[in-house]
Amino acid sequence: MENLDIARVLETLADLLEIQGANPFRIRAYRNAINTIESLSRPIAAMAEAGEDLTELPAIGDNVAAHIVELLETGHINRLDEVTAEIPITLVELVRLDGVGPKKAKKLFDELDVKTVEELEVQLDAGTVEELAGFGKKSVEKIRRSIEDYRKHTGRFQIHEAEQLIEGLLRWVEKAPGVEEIEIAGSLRRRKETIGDVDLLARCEGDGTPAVDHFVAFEGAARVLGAGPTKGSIVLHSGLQVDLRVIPTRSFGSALVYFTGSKEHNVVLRTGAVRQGLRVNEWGVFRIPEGEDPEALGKEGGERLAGATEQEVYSALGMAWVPPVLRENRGEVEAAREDRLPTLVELDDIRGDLQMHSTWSDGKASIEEMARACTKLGYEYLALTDHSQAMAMVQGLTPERARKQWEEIAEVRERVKGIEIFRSVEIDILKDGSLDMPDEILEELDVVVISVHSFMDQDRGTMTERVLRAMAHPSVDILAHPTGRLINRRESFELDVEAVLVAAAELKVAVELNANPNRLDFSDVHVHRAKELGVPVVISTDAHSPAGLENMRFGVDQARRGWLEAPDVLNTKSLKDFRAWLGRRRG
DNA sequence: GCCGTTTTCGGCCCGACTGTTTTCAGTCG
Repeated sequence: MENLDIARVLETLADLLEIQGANPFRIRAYRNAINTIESLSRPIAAMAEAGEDLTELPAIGDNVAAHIVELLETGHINRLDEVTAEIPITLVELVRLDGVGPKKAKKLFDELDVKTVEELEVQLDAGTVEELAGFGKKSVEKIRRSIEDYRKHTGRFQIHEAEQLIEGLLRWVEKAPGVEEIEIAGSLRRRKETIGDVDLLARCEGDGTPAVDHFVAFEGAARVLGAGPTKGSIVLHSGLQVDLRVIPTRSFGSALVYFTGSKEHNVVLRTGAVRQGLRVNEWGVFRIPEGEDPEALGKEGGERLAGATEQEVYSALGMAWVPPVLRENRGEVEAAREDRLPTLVELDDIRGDLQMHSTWSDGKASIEEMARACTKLGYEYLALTDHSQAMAMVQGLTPERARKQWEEIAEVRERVKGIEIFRSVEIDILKDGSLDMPDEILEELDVVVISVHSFMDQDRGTMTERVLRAMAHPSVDILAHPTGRLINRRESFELDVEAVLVAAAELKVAVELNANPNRLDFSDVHVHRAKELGVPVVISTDAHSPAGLENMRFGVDQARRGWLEAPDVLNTKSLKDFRAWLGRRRG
């Protein structure tokens, strides 16, 4: 069972307990534990099996540890069974609706026996919901729209989609009256692979009403959810929600921290602040005088220590500025306090791209066009990785065609100077773990990239054996898009990632972080684990056109989220050093 | 339910907005 599976079960338990009206601090404790599990780079199942004490993990105590062990051993949690005997498990889907929280879900169940979204719809039509205390005409309308959205858009937006969807809006908001600066906050600033909604901050002195009014008048807004003096909220036609907050200069930094999140990061910042007699909110960092009641002082009461910039906010809290990509409560706060944050890899560090396709298989551009595009990006090298013959539908390379391609590569090398073009193939890992190319070709390739494209429904054991066998071939350099996931479209196939990484360390095989925003495979947590185990990570675009090469930045962002530094990333090496790495087995 | 530079018990982040309210509960981020 994967960490995310365990997290999901515990999340259901937390949601149900919350609906039951359990102690809110207990609920928070569960959610903190869930965050730990989701962020953990090692499989918790393996830790449990090795007899490690799970309560050593932050936010995991005796209770949750016992739940986890029980879940791993028996496949279910007794406590969850008890709860579902009292309230139906399907109530968790009601809580996912915008405007319906645990209290309202409980009320709907108690009063109207509503257990599912479908049953809620029936009651909405019957007019019974409107009659309930605490509900009214407006909340019924809001719930109706939420159900519509829920049906239309259950998932989150991918990062590149969100970027594109707000392009026009950004240009529009910049022209808002009184606005001096616009910043993107939220998960988009943290560069998460998927985005729930977009948070924008506008720096603006005085009354924010004109700015908000301008914002909600955007022609691309399908719906206006709210508009006040400091906040406006719209939904674009795509279903993407965008919030705008108007913030004065003196508070812009603290608001940026606050709205960038993550929520978990903010909670840790504030908890630490309280201990130092400080209060942190979106308006600044304040020292609360001895014996004073912060409530009575108001939101900007006490002595103002910081607020205008993020740097001064973190500094007032006694720590280094934390890059947004790290703000997930995965140890970054402690690292910032002790001044040992990583020096994260940057786009400029990248010296080459080690996966791309040409018209020899399913690419849209010639080898020469791809090579020239790479020189424009300032790269020192590239690997041309057209598919192998198992990918017949895209005219994958047979051994014969591979040799022919090498002739063309030789010609292009003559015409395009200043960049090394490595002969490579993205070789299919066949059903049984053998490679889709004979050894004599493998030996003549400069870079051997392997990946799974077929029989993705194999069970975990079979798939893991298959990948391990392929990696063990002595010619292999890089395992590409290791889990095969397509974000929002296809789950990862079953694979023991930990076993693959341990083997990669031993075999000196690199793993890919595929920079295509549809894949971003490995994930942030996986590449973090690779780093821990000393497995080199390659960030490749898998480009099928010159434009596709631009996706490198998404991969770098994901690598940064996984705490990678330039030395952890193989394609930050100079051509000379990368060549040396390719010869690693020969010494 | 978790945790400890004040604590093994008693705390646990903070504010805005909305809608249904007549002083506030619920939801959200």
